[in-house]
Amino acid sequence: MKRKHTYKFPRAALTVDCVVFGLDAEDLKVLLIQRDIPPFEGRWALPGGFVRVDEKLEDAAMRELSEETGIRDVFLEQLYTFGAVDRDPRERVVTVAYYALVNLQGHDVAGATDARSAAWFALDDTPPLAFDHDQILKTAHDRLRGKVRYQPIGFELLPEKFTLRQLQNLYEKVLDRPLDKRNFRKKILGMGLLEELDEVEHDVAHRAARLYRFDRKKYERLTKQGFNFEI
Amino acid sequence: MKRKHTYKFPRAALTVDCVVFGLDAEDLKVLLIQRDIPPFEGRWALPGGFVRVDEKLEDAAMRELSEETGIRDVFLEQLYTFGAVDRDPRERVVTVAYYALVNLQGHDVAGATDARSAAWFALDDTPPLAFDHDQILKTAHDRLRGKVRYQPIGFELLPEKFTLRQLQNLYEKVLDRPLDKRNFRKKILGMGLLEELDEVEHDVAHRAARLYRFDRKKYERLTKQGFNFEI
DNA sequence: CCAAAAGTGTTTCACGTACACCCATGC
DNA sequence: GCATGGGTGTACGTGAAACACTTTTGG
Repeated sequence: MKRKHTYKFPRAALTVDCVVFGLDAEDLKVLLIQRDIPPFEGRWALPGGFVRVDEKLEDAAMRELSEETGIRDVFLEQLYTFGAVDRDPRERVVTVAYYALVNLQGHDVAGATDARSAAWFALDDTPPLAFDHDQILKTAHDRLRGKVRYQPIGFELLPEKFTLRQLQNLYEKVLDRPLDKRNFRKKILGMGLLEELDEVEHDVAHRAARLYRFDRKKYERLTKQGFNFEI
Repeated sequence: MKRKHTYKFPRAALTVDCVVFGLDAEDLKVLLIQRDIPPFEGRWALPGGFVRVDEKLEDAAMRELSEETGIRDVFLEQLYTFGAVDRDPRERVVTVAYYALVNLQGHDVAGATDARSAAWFALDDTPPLAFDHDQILKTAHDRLRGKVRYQPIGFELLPEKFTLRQLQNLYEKVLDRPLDKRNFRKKILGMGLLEELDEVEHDVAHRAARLYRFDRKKYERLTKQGFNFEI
């Protein structure tokens, strides 16, 4: 039996929730888990759970992500804190939402490594979610769309080595508009942040494209000198 | 004596803190209050306090702001949630930080209407703050500097009717760099978001400048059509 | 040899930037 | 009439946008 914990005033419970984005050849996707307990039993929801009292928020988000989906070592950033009084039917629960970007080429698209069923959904084809998770997902999508243009976070969605076509495809999917190939290449190469590798892609039924790698060190150096990334 | 509230697992306390920015003729300022109880008794801190269990986060921030500084009906937006385990020496406290923008021409610069001493400090001349409030203040300042360029939130720092010189001064203070007068006017007037009034400023020892008003309705209409504000 | 995607430059136009003088007003 | 800030236009350069063909490779 657990110890009891008593306070002078009632306290909200504190949780974290994670919006995990991934990109495959067709779509921008989000990772959802199916709830196996009430409330909203059987419904799809964002991975997440309670914050321990001796654990910082980001650690809690990482831990829940790892426990529920098997995902670890990914880009994770705080999104927003949702605190509507009735967002959880049981009691007052405030949730700190995070969003994560993972490389879908690496991880298995079919599902995650955990007991609960987890699956990737195209962003424009998600089922109705538990709690206020639809709202959280929309907030995360808006944030991603806004942020990808002026911070080099898009690379988190690609494997370490990627082609310019993959990179352009990423921006087209996230921004939801077509980009001009020549202008895109001119701009992105003009920034000098991509390392051109002596390597090409494999197993394609046409001319193989050259591979590049994002030079994070150089980006950080330039940023200190006032450089601003922008697509 | 209060009722006791008991939970199966220990819970963090939840607070809100507000970074209130104001602009006067000289500087960008922040509103601080002096703590009259431990911990950090006597130190300056951001206004803030505990979230009630039946109150949403933004309401809590508004309420604390009003109680501690007399300020109400201002622009208020969530900033970030700070959850380091030892940020409060007493126990685990997670705080949802907000930032507010107020028009200093209206409010009294000397202080606020409350019992506790409150005062405006120039941003580059703040005392060491309680808890992790220096970090929160820095985060808020960074957010303001970033956001003012592509969202028309700067107007919240000015009175309803303002001169173009005041507006330019605002951007120069927030962005911390000089702007060219003619280019600034060309750009801001070119957006067509300022309503030119048949009125000029008063009590100046030189030619009086024309007054303008920000046309929020028009901004919202244009935004829906894909317009992007940018300075 | 055909299908598929890789890779490559130039022109045009809009916008950002740099820059200096006359005007209106209060004292 | 003088001091103070208000108000105005143009020239130049940079960067965004539009646009089509040749090359390489696998099958």
